[in-house]
Amino acid sequence: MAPTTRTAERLDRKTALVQAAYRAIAAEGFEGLRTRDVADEAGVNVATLHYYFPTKEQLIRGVVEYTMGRFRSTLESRAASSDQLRSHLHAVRRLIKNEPQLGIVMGELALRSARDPAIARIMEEANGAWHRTLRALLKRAAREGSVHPELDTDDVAALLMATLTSMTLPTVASGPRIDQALRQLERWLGANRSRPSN
Amino acid sequence: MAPTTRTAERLDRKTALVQAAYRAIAAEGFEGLRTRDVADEAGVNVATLHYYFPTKEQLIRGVVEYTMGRFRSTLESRAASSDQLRSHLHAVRRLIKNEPQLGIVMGELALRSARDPAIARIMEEANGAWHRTLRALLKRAAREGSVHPELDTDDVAALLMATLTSMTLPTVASGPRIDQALRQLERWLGANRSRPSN
DNA sequence: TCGAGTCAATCAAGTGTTTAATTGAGGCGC
DNA sequence: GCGCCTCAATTAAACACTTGATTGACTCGA
Repeated sequence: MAPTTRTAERLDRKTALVQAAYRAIAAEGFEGLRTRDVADEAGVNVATLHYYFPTKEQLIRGVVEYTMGRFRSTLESRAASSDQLRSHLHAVRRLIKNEPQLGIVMGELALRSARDPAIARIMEEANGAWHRTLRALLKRAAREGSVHPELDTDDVAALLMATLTSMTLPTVASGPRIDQALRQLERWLGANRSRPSN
Repeated sequence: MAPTTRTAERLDRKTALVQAAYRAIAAEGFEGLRTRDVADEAGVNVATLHYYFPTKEQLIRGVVEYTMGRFRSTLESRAASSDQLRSHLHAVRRLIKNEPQLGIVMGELALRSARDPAIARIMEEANGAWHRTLRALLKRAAREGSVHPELDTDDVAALLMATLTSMTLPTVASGPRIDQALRQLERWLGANRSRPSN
């Protein structure tokens, strides 16, 4: 149990620090991210933080991984529902609603990706995967008749991503507007019994 | 001419400082906003910056006004085009493409609005105005037959806003995805000759 | 004993803001 | 015009505090 305990503790410390940094970014943005505060919230000394993360930059990288992992795991948890596409949309909306921190941190990361190629790469990758997932869900829905079969899945997937992503911008997402947008999206998607142009 | 010159100079200095701060935020985010750098770029001493803007916070408020003004003026410049709705969509896309700084700064402001009620209020207001503008354009387009007359203008306007807003997130907006999303939006909007569900 | 883990104390480089002094244009009596 | 004053504008140099990172000693389980 000895090495296991050590390793477990080590992992705990690391993840505790990453989660503390994650919460700090959610609360104050990168602008307000302070190593001291993160260490305090994790209940350790600043030097201990630097023991696990030699630089602040590496701590941030840890937050990036943690954040994207959290997002990815939600995308991958496919409900066994009959209409996977809609359940996906609702899952993302629910995720951001229940855990606003995730939306905020992803927004911060998205903005930071403009000045940080490493973050940009990771987010491009995640977005690519998300786009492929959505496209697959759309194709399947088209096959099963729950959306119009002649939709351009690439374009619709991009539109879905854009709409869902806008939820990371607090002011835009606040109020009823996001729900309105999603409702309209579902209306258009569900136009399988009439004859939309395409 | 004396007081006028003074006032003009004063305004020039102030706007020079605000624009320098605006560029700094676009380049480095709020994270990298330094009063010294702003003063340097405006070609004045730090103390001069504080002469015009007693605190950094007030300088930021200046940037907020400047930024929203810039965005608003684009919204209001209505093309005399026959299809004002589409020209509006294209105008916004062109604006963000031609002046990426504006998109970035608005993204930064949107995120900051989560922790700054003053910014939140201003952006809520701007978003409200934008929503009303879009709704009016949609109604007019419906009347003139360039979009389906039974669209829920509130919901569609919200969807348009969400899609356009997502352009402020670099990683999402990069590549062809934004154009794909807009294309799909126009396809669905333009379904006026067939019979979409609504 | 040995070394991974932890911390109090410390450092150098910032960082927003202030202070004291300087400059130069405009007003005014003469 | 000329000396004198005022005052907005500007600056160099601090001031007080913050912040990422380091150091050296201490702990404690193996």
